[in-house]
Amino acid sequence: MYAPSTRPVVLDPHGAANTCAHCDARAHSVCNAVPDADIARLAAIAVVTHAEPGTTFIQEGDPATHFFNISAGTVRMYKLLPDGRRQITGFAGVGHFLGLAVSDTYAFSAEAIDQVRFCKFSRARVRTLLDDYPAMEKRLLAVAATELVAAQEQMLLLGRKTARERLASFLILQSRQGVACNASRGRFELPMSRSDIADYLGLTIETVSRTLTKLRSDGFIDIPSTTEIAIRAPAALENLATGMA
Amino acid sequence: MYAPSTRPVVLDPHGAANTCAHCDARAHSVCNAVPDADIARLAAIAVVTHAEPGTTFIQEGDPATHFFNISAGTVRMYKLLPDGRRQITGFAGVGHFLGLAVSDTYAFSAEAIDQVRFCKFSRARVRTLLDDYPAMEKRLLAVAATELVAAQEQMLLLGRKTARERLASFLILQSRQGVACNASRGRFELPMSRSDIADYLGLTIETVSRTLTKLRSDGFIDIPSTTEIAIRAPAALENLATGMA
DNA sequence: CATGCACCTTGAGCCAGATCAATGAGACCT
DNA sequence: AGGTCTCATTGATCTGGCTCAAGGTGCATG
Repeated sequence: MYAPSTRPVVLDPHGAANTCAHCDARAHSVCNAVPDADIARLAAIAVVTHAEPGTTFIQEGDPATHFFNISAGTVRMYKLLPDGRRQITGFAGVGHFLGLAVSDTYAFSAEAIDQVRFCKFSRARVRTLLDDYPAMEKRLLAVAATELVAAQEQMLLLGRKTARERLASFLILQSRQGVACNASRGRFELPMSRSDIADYLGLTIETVSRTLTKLRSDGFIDIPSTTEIAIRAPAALENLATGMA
Repeated sequence: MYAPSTRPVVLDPHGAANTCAHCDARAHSVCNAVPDADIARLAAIAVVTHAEPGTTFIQEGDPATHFFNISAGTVRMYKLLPDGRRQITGFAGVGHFLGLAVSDTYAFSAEAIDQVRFCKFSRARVRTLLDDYPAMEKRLLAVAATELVAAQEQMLLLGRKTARERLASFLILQSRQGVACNASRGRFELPMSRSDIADYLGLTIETVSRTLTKLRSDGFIDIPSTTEIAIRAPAALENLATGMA
């Protein structure tokens, strides 16, 4: 069973009534805007789906038919140039909402990094739902605004920061997002590969690897394993991230 | 009268009833979501303001008290690093809406490039207005989604494109935005300086200048004056912008 | 427990774009 | 008309991160 699947597996094509009521991700997501009493309406249009590592479940340029809400795992969103150069525009974890766009095609692709579970919602159905739940619309606006701020921060990183500053910024961001999941202070998992990190930070794999090694030898971080990081000097790393070093 | 003004000039502190009804920018902006009959309500909370070239009217980190709608001129939005490195995150023209953020402080600064006119709206008042005009909320969501897509495109540019590709992409974008304003086909004004272009594209002034010169000598563009560009070979430039050259 | 494979690290040399340094071209003033 | 100021162009040199090239490492498989 190791042949790469090209299609995500649909587990629950018609949505059990309590799909949403018991969803772990609901507390962190836009779905929260729908009150308990009406949660069945949301569940009715949700299609719970799994995606194996490496599976592309949103393809840039395809007709934008659905919204997505991640309930487990981590996703990479990216854009490609015709010659294959890739820019990862963000990583989406539990509770993250994907597919906001006015255009009728997706503006980016999305792939499962690890084992991913998500809910699919038909755009047309969500639109009618939104009319009844203005709170959800407000929530979506808040999500979009938050993402916009993050995107502007990333532009600053990509346009003006050095490799060292980029890695410092990235590690701080990841440590904040991972903090809820992991016990030991300042230590966290990196679900993505060096190649993903490079394409997110506008660098090459080699520069990412070299820079991480240097940050370790300079005492800013520990690298217990390839996929784990521990921050030794948070304040110093923070300064590094904003160029104050 | 050449001393730089540090504060924008408020022209119409309490908003004449027909301020919005006759606004040139309304057709291109979110204000359009308020129907004619109710336009006075919008006008009542609008404060029309002018900003001289170079004036900063939004300061990153300041309490986010207002929304802004540009009705004339061009604005640069940017973020700074402590040591002064600047990333311009976008240019805002007529009809552009600024100030979307969940945070209670502005995430970026904004400066008038040329003579700018804009309407200021108190956030608190807009919030109550939004409850009565869900169409306006939808419009805001659409604006945010559009900006998000543009931001992702810019990340691809900053992270993965060469200087030549960046300039080609930038010129195509500017030509599209300027097309409505200017008569002769493929020709348009650049309201911003080389320094602004450099900080928008993650390059230096010198590289911008050299690359523009090279694009001219290669026959892609003409540069009738420092602030004007004419695209000679749109298709070839388009290919260049996406790395297919 | 070797073998293969995918991913990561490290080294050596190179190059696109940065930096440093004049010079040129307008715009406005006296 | 000359002076000054700001911004753009052009040239010479330097360098951070890329490219090319070898290993190293961990894990799954036969």
